[in-house]
Amino acid sequence: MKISSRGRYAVRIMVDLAVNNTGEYAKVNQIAKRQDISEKYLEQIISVLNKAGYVKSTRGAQGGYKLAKDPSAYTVGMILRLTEGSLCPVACLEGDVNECDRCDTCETLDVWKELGEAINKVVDGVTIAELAEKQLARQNSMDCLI
Amino acid sequence: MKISSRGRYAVRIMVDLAVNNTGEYAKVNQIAKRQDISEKYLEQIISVLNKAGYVKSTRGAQGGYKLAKDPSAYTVGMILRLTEGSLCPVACLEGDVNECDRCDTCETLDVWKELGEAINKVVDGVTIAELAEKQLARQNSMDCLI
DNA sequence: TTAAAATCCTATTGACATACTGGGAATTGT
DNA sequence: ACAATTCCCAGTATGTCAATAGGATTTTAA
Repeated sequence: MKISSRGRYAVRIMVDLAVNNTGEYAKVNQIAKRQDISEKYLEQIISVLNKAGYVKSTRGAQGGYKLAKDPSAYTVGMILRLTEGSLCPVACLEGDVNECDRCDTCETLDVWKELGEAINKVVDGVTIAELAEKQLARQNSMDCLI
Repeated sequence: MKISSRGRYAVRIMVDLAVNNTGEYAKVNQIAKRQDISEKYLEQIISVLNKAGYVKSTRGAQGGYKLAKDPSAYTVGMILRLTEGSLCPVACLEGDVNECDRCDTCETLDVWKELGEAINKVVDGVTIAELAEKQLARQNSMDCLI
């Protein structure tokens, strides 16, 4: 029951792009430095975000990535489902078909269903915009101290 | 973000012991048959429950396992934490020490914290007794149809 | 006392996922 | 042309999961 690095990094990348949005395309090495993630690994993860259309890219010199939409259009749940796969805590609940033949009489299934709903509620209730704002607020308050 | 078979089986084993409690010790091969789990694998899992004191055992002929306490004393969360380890969705939140050095300025940490609390709330809010009752109720309603 | 029935304990295995690293090919701006 | 980029694919080390297997130990009962 852990969220993988891939998923966590993906969220951080999205927030990073939101926070450091200048209108320009951000380069992988910049994001990697800011987020302290290996360039090569970050490249793989952002490529998933790119294929899903969550970020857009341009190649070549002065290329890079930027968010495709407003940060408020992305929930943490969207990012996690993309990079982690389903957040459903058991396979039995996924898809239309029941995996195992015990499902009909499985009392524990109700718990997993409830758990899945609770998880979704949290991750779908937080947007990248909210996280970005929080970071900007902190950065500003830090500036005041100088 | 999946609950492992080990964890799911452990919960089912506890519920099975609650439902089929006759005062006698239940044997591994009986539980295995009822729950459709390999005897050998079940043995390993129930041994963890045993070492934690959730079930008690007697060895030798006529031996077996039974719940150590009333089914209402066990939550699904207890069983899962025992067999799966922490249900905390990220390592950063575990223990007293902060794992990574970004924790101080990590906005995403709040999301994981919220997520962890939501997960705990669900799994700690359901007892083995409740699941066992549910199954008994279903079994009784089935009997009426005969 | 012996045999059978159980739990207990530890080792091994195959499959799979994770978290990377590395080497180029393709594309684009200057 | 050339440098800066993204893009794409391959490989690798490590670990976990889900079992399977074999035998040691303990207890009851014939």
